[in-house]
Amino acid sequence: MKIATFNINGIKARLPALLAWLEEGKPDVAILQEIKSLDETFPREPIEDLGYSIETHGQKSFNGVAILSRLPLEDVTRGLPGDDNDDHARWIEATVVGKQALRICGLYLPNGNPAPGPKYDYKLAWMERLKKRAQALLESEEIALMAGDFNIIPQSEDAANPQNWTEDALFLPESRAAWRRIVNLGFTDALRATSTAPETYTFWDYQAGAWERNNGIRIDHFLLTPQCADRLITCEIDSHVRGREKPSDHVPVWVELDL
DNA sequence: ATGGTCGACTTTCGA
Repeated sequence: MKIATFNINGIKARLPALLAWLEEGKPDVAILQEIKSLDETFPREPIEDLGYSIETHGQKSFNGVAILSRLPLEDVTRGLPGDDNDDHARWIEATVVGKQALRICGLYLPNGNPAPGPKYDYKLAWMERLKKRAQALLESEEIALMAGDFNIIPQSEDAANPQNWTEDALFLPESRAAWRRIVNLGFTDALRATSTAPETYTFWDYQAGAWERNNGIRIDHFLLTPQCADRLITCEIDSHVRGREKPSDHVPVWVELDL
């Protein structure tokens, strides 16, 4: 089973690029971030025509996540538990019903800039809530994964120019420590577990020719429970998508699981 | 050395 995550940076602007990539990559499941769309204005038909069912958790203008699947989805839930006052659409879960059930959590973790400040406080508080959900996921002993735009550069090798990011919420020591506290509960970083490539970036800024200079960072991740990691075959990044017409600033990352 | 790009949706914010 092939499962992908892709921060599309606006479904309206990205629909042609998304359809082309779905037809080419044929993921069984695609987890999307930054749909920047209300549920009712999400362009369902052209995606459904490719054989996908769609579950969205959207809001006006910003954020928004979705799961596309060619296999049936069950038990869909929306919103990260732990704060009833949080109205950002950043979390969606569903169970993919194949030969074996796979629980999928799609997330768009807060950017957190500028740091310090209220946006950074929100990021760290959100990560504390994420850790609680992650712990529960492990305790369930399900075949499960969390994937999406984590807005975290885990280590220096995950940035072409780490010195550019030392003051940034994506790379501050406190951000990376919060990431490690989650991973160290018992998750496998799928890209790190399978890739030997030296430059494994998933985001290149639109500004200052970042793509042309390969000034990238790795911030889109797959975290697998042990039961899921036992099924991991490969994890790859579709970097070439960044060089196409009207690209997102992120590219798809995908795993192949023996399921 | 410095300024630079998108998307959504309005005059400006978020990334």
